[in-house]
Amino acid sequence: MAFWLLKSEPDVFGWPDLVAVGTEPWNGIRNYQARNFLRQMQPGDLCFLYHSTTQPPHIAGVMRVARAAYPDDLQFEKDSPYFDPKSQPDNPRWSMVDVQPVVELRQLVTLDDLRSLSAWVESPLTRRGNRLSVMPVTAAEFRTALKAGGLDMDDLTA
DNA sequence: GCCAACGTTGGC
DNA sequence: GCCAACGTTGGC
Repeated sequence: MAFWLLKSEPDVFGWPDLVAVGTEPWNGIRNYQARNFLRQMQPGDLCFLYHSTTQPPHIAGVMRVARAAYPDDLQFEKDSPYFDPKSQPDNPRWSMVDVQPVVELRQLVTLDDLRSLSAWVESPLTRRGNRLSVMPVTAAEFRTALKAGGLDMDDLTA
């Protein structure tokens, strides 16, 4: 099983929205590096939901990958801001996965909190100027952030 | 294929 | 609201 972090602006889509819908297609990713990570995700992988552009930015909860990568339908919808006229239906350029909520963190884990964890010093998230919206998380990063959020791995299987 | 201009992300 | 970082676009 692998671990990931997905960014979202909570004004657009946040943890309460995920809980409300139950299953969410993680669409609209239009960056090749992020897309390639999406394509590596497998059902059962765990993802942090990171709220960006909030004060402070933070991890809100843990999600599970419910469906591996499949074509992002918005790339073919002309009225969508995510429409990509260069993408061919027989060879879709952009992918999405489905995610479901697992558990909300007991305490928010802020970006500053993460920077205080030695396991996170190598993460793209804590580096200046980082814009990657989908990124891998190591087992140590996952475990330490979960602990900072007041949970441990047993809370994810209960 | 280079690189300047431009647009976007996202912390501050 | 500012601006650093950085990916993308398009002229050449």
